[in-house]
Amino acid sequence: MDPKLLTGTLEMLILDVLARADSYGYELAQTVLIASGERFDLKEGSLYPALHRMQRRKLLRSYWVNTQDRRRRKYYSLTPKGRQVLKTKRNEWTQFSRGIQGVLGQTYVVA
Amino acid sequence: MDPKLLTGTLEMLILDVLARADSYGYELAQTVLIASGERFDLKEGSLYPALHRMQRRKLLRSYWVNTQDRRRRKYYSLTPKGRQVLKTKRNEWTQFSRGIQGVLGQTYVVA
DNA sequence: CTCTATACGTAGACTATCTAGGTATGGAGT
DNA sequence: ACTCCATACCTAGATAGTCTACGTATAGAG
Repeated sequence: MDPKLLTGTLEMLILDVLARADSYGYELAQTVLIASGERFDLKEGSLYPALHRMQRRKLLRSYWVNTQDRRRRKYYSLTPKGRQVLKTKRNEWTQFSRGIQGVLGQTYVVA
Repeated sequence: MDPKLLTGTLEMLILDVLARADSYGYELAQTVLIASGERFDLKEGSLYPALHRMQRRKLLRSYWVNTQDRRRRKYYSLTPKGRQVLKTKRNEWTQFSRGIQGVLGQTYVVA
């Protein structure tokens, strides 16, 4: 699948997953992978920068957690602003996909 | 609506409109505007470069048409390759939106 | 001892969008 | 006449978000 499609929706997905439960980068990628039906394999090079800029924009908060096996995880949780932005982005997504359906929905034969 | 959402779908929309009938830039933008329910207002700075690169990639052919009132229009038509790519992109879009629905489809309360 | 999974991160390349500007014609309103 | 808007094309440069590829480190399996 063309990775460019994810542009603009990655943040919504992150916000959405975090709205259900706090999570950390690695787990978040797995959650999205499974929930998307193996369709979205979030790359570290997009995921981590996204988390960082979202924190800069105050959509997320983070805290470190040490596991028993001496691994460290950086958990993220939604801020009130993050919750607000999620709502906005979900609405935008609905509008967007309706727009696409409107254009593609015309009857014709592809080939 | 966040313009980043359009990334990766603009070419599909262009191909789709042209699959029904040849068209030119200005008209194409209007067609998409109306078909999308006023949601997608394609900007010249994205539309024309997109048409040019799609022609470079042999997805489109173009020909000039002079109207009675001395205006010139650059019509575009799909090549066989363009038709093929449209099919691919429509499939990708289906997979993509299923992926999104899979992630968003979880039951929870936004706020 | 190596390989995989877990877990974080960044640098640089690439690409596609946008804003803002340019050229030109025709018609409507003042 | 003059201005403004619609029609119709175009490009330069800014911006931004994705990717690949790399680096660090721990734990467990074979």
